[in-house]
Amino acid sequence: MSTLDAKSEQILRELSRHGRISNLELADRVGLSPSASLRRVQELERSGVIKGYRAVLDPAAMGIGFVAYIGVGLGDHSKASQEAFERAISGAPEVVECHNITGTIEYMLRVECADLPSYKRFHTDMLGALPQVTSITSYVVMGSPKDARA
Amino acid sequence: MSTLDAKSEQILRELSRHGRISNLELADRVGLSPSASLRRVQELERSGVIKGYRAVLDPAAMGIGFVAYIGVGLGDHSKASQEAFERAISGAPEVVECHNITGTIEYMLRVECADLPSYKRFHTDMLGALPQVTSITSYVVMGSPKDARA
DNA sequence: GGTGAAAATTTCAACAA
DNA sequence: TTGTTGAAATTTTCACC
Repeated sequence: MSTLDAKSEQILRELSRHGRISNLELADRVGLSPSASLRRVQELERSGVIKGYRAVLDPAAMGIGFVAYIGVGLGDHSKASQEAFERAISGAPEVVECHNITGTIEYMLRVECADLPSYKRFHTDMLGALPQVTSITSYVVMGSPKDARA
Repeated sequence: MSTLDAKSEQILRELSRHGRISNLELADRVGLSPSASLRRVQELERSGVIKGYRAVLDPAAMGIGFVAYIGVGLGDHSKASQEAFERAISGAPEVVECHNITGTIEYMLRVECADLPSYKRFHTDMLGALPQVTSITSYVVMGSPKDARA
C-alpha cells in the first residue's frame, strides 16, 4: 500500500470533493465495479489514507461572521510556555487552528467568531490575558479567493 | 430555517465530525427516528447549511511533507494587481488557501508541498516571478497542536 | 415526529482473469 | 493480485399516520 495507483488516486480525488456519493456512483466515475471500488475505499480507510469524513457547514449559518489569522509571539521559547499556551488554546472554541511555526513569532492561529465585538472580547480577555504572550498581530480575513480546505 | 434548534445543531455537530455515519446511527445518536433525522439532514442540505461532504485525507499519504503560511504584500492596491495575483494563485496547486486580509500585507496563503526543495521552487519560480508581489514572509509549519479544519 | 414498506445501496463470499 | 458476479444484509427514502 506504499504508493497509490491511478485508480486509487482518482477515488481519493472524488471522495475529497464528494465525500458522501454512493459507492455505485463512485465506481461508475472511476470506472470500476462497485465491489472493486468498495474494496479499495475500505483499504484506504483501513490503512489511514482516508482519515475520516466531514460535513462542510456554511459559516454564516453557524453564526460565524468574522475570521482572522493571528500571529502570536511568546516571551520565551521554553517548553513550559509553549505547553501553557497550547493548553489555553485547546480550550478556546474560537481558535479553529493553531500552528507552531518558524520565524520571528511562535504561533499562527485561525480564529472564527460571530462578529467583531466577540472577536475583540477574545482578543483582550483570552489572548491578552495569557502571560506567555508578548505579541499579537491580527490579519482580518476580508475574503478567501481560494480555500480548498473550507 | 432562520435559527437552528438543539436537535439540528446536534446533527450538525455529529456530521461535521462523522460525515458518513448512516442515518440510522445518526438518528440514534441525536435521539430521533431515522425518518425525522433524515428529514432534518435533507433540509439542512437543501437550505445550504450543509454545503457538502469531504473525505479527510492523510497529507503524508498524499505526498505532502511541507506546509507553510505565507504573507504576501503587493506593490500597489489596484484592482488590476489583485486580480492578476489571484489569477496566478488560482492556477497554483500548491496554494491550498488564499485569504485577502487587512493590515500591512494583502494576502495570507497556505501552501502545501512535497518537501523543502519543491517549496523553494514554488517560492522562487512562482511567487518570486509575479511582478505584483513585493514582499514574501514564510511561516513554516512545524506542527499543528490544533486543527479543526484538517 | 413516528411507522412501515419499497427502492436503493452496501457488503461479502465465491469465482475469474 | 485485482476485478467481477450475484445475493443477502443494511440503509435510504417516502407516503401515510
